[in-house]
Amino acid sequence: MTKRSYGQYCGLARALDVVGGRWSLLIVRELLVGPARYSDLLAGTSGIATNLLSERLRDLEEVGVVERSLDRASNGVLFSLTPWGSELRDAVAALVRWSTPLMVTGPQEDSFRTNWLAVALDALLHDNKAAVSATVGLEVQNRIVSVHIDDTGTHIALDGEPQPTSVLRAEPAVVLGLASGMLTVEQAVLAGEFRGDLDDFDIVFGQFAGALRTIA
Amino acid sequence: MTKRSYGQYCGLARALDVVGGRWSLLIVRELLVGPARYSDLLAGTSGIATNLLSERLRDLEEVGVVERSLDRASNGVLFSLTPWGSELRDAVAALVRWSTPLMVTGPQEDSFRTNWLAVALDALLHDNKAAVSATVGLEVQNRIVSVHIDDTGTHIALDGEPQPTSVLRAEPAVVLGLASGMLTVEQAVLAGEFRGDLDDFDIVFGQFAGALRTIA
DNA sequence: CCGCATCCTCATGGATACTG
DNA sequence: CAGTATCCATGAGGATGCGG
Repeated sequence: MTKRSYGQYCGLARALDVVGGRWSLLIVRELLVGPARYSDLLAGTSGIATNLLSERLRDLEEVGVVERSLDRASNGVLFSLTPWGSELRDAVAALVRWSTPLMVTGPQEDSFRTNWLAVALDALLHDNKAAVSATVGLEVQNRIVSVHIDDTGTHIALDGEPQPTSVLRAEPAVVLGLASGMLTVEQAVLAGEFRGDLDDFDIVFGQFAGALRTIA
Repeated sequence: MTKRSYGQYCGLARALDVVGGRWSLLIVRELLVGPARYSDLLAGTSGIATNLLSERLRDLEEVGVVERSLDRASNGVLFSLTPWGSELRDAVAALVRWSTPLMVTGPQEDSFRTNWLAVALDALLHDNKAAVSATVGLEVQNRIVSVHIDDTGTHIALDGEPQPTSVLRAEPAVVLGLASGMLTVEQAVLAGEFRGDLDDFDIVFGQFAGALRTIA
């Protein structure tokens, strides 16, 4: 019984047979941001052993979640998600949304990457819409995550062009608090360094604050 | 470093720290259908060792996903999801939806439980709505899963009262095919035993078939 | 360098027997 | 019924080696 399977005719069990192994979904998370090199994944998953990464990549490739291609630029191997693998975005987003209570508490010494913030912002904001569009930047660890909202939804980009003119530089926890509606724009701005136009932030993040700001 | 954690300040990683362990989400799946006894879980997760079940239950209770209460009826222990634990429904549903390609193929000798079908039907149908309401039954392994649709969404119940008058008795795979839109009502009825009013099934499952039946 | 393969140690999972 | 206790198998973690 190599390849340990739950042996259940159940969607959840079969999904976990494929992506339930340790590290698997974290690798998918990295690839959700975009194709990556082996070394990117090694750094991005922060803690995985080299043999496990290559083993997981081979397994994920075998089942059709990941595919590898040749990176003509660097003449190396590029890993990316297959179309079906990309559809894990919803499941990852659901888990990220569920985890918000775990993000306000917990250990402080955990490692952090801007990529992970981009995934979280996408999960928390993607369905938000606004009649008038806007783009703002969240600056964390000298990288800028840009958040664009319009009437189709909200879209996240890393170090995107053009640079947004309204930027909030803040701690990851503050950005998450803002995106999950636990912090108002005012509170978040007070907890970081802000430059630009506050109206842009209100358009993007004002969704939640309605109830909290009836005093204003 | 007991309690193996990913050590990442990332929602997905923290969620997996809590429910990413082997069997954990399958236990949650059982409890999503309703509170259960230890012996129910042992049977429902089909293959878990007793020590692992008790260990997982203790861990899940510790982090606030599961809670135990006293079952006054049987004078035993009842396990149920906390409110936060119940919110895993979306994540489980997303994984179930993602897994549909894995359900049409794969091993035939896998075990099967009606509970799992109820979870899958909920994941696949929950957001479907209909202006005119209807209730149908899917009979599998001598149990009936009733599916009720109205303008608020679709709701699943196991052996619910009253018994639906329109019932399709079929294999699990046929029911899943119907619910995922891969089979039309006509195809599913041909693959099982049907009694009642076909219109009810069209109301519940007719959502997908539009494109396929333009010939009719 | 990059993308692994190998080796070794130890934590975790799995099966079964047993108990309050 | 609801778990422990025990023992063995497997998988993860970490260091290092190695060919392209």
